[in-house]
Amino acid sequence: MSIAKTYNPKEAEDKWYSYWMENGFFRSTPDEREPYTIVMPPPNVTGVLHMGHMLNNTIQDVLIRRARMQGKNACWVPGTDHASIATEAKVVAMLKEQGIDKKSLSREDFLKHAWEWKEKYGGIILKQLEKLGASCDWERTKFTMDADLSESVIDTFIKFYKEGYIYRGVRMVNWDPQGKTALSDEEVIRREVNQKLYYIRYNIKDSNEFIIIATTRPETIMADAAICINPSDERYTHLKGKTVIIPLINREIPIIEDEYVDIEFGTGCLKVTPAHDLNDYALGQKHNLEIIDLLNDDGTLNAHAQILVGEDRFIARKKIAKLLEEVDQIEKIEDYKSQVGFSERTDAAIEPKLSMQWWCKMDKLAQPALDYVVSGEVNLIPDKFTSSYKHWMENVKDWCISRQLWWGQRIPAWYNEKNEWVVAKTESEAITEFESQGKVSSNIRQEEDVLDTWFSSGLWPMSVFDGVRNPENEEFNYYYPTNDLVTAPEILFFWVARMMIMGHEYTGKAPFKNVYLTGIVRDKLGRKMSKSLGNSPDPIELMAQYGTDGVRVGMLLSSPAGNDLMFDVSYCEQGRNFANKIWNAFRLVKGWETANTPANEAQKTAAKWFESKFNATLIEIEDHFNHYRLSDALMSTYKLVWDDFCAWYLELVKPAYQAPIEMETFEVVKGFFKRILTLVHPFMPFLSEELWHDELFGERDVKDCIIVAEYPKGGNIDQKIIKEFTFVQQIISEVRNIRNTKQISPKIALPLAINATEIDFTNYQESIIKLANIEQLTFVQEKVAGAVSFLAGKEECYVALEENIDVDAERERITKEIDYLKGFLFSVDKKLSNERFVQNAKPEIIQNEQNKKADAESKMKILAESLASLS
RNA sequence: GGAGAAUUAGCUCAGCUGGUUCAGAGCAUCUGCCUUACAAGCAGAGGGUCACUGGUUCGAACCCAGUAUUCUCCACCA
Repeated sequence: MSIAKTYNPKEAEDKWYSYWMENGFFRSTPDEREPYTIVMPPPNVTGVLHMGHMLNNTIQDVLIRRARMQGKNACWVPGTDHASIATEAKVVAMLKEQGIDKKSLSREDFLKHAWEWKEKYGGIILKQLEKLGASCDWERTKFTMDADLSESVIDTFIKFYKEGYIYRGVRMVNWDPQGKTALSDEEVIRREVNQKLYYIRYNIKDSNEFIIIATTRPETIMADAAICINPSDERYTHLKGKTVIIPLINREIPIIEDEYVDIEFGTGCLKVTPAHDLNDYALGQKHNLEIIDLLNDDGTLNAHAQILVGEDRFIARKKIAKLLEEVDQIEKIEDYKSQVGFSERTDAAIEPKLSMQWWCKMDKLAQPALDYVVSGEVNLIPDKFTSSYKHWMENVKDWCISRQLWWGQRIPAWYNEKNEWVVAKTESEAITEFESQGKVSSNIRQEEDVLDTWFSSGLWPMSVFDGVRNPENEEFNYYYPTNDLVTAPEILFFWVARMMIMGHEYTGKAPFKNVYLTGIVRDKLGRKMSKSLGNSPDPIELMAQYGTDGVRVGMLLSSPAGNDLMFDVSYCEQGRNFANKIWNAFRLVKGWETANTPANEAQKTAAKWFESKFNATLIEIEDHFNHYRLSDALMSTYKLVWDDFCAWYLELVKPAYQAPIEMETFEVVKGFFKRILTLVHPFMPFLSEELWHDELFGERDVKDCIIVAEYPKGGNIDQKIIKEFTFVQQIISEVRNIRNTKQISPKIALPLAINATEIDFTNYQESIIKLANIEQLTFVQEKVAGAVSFLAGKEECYVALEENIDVDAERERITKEIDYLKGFLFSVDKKLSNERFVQNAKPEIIQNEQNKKADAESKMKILAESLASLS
């Protein structure tokens, strides 16, 4: 036999992926079938495949392949996200390496470089997804900055503006001094940081007294507008209405009073710096304080600081502290831990900064998106995310949507010479608009800022089908709303919520029905896998090592929805072994010669059993899929294949060495095998396709591929056979166990006698003889003396060994079993004799207890007789 | 500081509205096997005071309260 002993994934993978592509199996066009749509969460163009993508896209591929096989019109839309900040940062870094400073470039030239970069590297991650076997419709591949998608974004901005959701205003924003752009709250990650708390003395004007404030940011004292105390703080009553002098620069500022100040914290005195702190800003507004912004966009001190101009904020902090010490204005310095915000994209410490930005009003927009989830129109899976989603949506704040970047959709607002502005799609429309408002319309210029990336991602499920610009188009009406969204919980608010908001605004419908939130892939130590930690295996290498199917199985086996997954390569090993198991089952069947003899009863019964077992498992699998328990669905499949099919069914029908198999049985086996392959296909697409095309399973047309083969449908389940067969299995196991404990070689056939009282073993006896290696199977009505006995159900079985049995050991074993049953019966009796139990418990439960009792009693009777016959 | 979740075999997890089994699976472990598909395998076995303490109930891994530990999300305390 020339078939390899192990499955070789490499060949099969390349071969079948290009075969599927060539024959257009991933392609989707609207027709009469039921649609099944998934839009891929677009990875960043800057990205390379990591374990998270791997998990995510494996899940999507399993869902889409299964739907395709179920005869649905499966459409999986791939694409990438322009990720403005991350990409712009990357391009800036690349230019820097070439000695080009971004500042020296015009917007147009910079964008030219950026697009070049995108063309060169933007497709890498999608190519990697092909390796994973992703069966997306590549002809639909979209990029969030494609012309049509960008236009959708601009149209949406204008629509939202006209509807009054978008406004422009000066607010405190999260400023990223490295990316030099504003960020939304969601793009800021807070981390606890070890800091110093500086206690600084401010002298009271015309007095020898001073007041001490505590701050972590001494570099901002030059921007102080006031000192604030709590009005009910008796320590400072005498200072009310006085003014203090800011150290080093000697500017005079008032002492104000506000309940906001916590008397307990620090010194109970607060310096108010409206330009550099969110709360201070609010206080400043309330008390009408001057706003002094002493920072440049890059985080260095500007002229307003008066001293240390041009120094970076962190260097300035240390220097100021030193200067203050020199003039003896520092009372003390304490170690202190506090939360500091960092930019999600650049990891720079966020600076609260006052600036003019574009905003999207969220309260009204959020309501329907909240309702979708609360009403269950959109399911979050697992359900536990619903509460945090609710909490977030009920407390949304306005969304800062402008970014001071070039890479992205430029905001369609226009300014005239007087800095008046209008919102319009084109320059000429803007001119018209200015004129209609009776304003100057010459020399107008477009807003420099671009929109937040998530503004375009929010449109993704619609814009990929051109549903924003052209809502009546056939594709959009057919494929939208989509069915399932598979994504990471981290972007539930960033993205998922905003898709619902935008979907609702345009269509009045949620963009999807189910949101499957995957867990985070962690290493064995529970740390998130990341490039920076270096604890993540390279998925491409994993696939090379274990085969794509093996890795897919490995990922899925351990990832219940929403639970983090502690990844370990041993899972991939298990996946690879499973692939190999199937491969070898194929090798077995492939090697059989056939004979034109009819199947015997044992084989027919085995087939009936497996048929029933298959159908029962199918129901189980369906149920798992319906609840998005993919790992359980896979495990059920795994056991069906490994245990039921290979370990039992194939062993039952396997012909003796070099003997042929009956044609009839051969056909049945092949039929089962094919159905197993279809069941396995969504998880292991390559192996299943490879085997599907083997001549063993007959001639195939070009398009007769498993990827579009019919997914198994349910069928008859013979509960009686399933039940009887469990006893057969038990008998076989018991005999094997006896062999094992008595150190008898499996080659030595043993005699077995069964006292059958309930089951008709006619159709099973051959199977028992074969799998338990029985020399002679007899049916008896009475005890067999001197034999080892065991119970299978109520059937007592005897194995007579050549050597004399160890009577004491047997007695002990039986006594132990009787003792167990006694205890068991005792507890059942206790229940049944409890009046309250009999009164309160449901009838079927009482019946059950009675059955248990009867069962245990008859077993005990048999055992007692055995015990008696021993002596 | 607020909210949510988790805690079941060495590991990763099931256990659906409390009532078939003094709790199941996969992996790992142990024992015996290179048995003519597969040692990436076969056969068999062992392994758990269901975090802790109380409570509700005829009955609790499951419900309630508290404690401990862990995780996640949210929040402006200088």
